[in-house]
Amino acid sequence: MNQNVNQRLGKNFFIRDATEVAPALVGKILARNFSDGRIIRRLITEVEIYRGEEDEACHASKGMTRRTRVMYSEGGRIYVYLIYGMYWMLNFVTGPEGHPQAVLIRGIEGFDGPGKLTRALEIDGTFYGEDLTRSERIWIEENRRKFRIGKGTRIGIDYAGEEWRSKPWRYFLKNT
DNA sequence: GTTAAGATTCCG
DNA sequence: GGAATCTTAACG
Repeated sequence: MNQNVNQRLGKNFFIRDATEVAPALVGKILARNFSDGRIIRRLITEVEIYRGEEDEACHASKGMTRRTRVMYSEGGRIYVYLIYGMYWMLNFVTGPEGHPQAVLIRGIEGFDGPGKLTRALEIDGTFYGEDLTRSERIWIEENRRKFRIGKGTRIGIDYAGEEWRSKPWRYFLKNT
């Protein structure tokens, strides 16, 4: 059966471990419904995993704080934070409740860079904790098309130890 | 209360 | 290479 409407991804997609969710997110569609009614849909092109209190690159390595609290919730919520006083970073919480993990959205079609895409999508602190599976202003849609996906090390985390710096926890769309 | 540093981007 | 710009976390 052909259907023109893409299916919104639900809780079952996000409550899996970040190592499963991250590669699965690449090639999916990020939908944003602006306050004026415009809706834009863009392919997710690049993501990174931040997983557990052991991960020295993950904000949760400092334990549960006001900022990291949402990462401890059940997968499907949004974790956003401000970096360098000017860029909002968009993350999707994954995994079961009680285990802090999230996937950083580093790029979408047309906007390469985590700070650039949030500016384009008008994502800010008000999205902290938003439920991706229920929100009316942001959600993820299934994509029947399949893609070649590459992987590599995470960007901008030189402060973390070798074990964590070298994890192949960045995934991206390969040019076809 | 003070301070150093940051999952970035842009400019010179 | 360095600034912009401000929140967070660490220390006191």
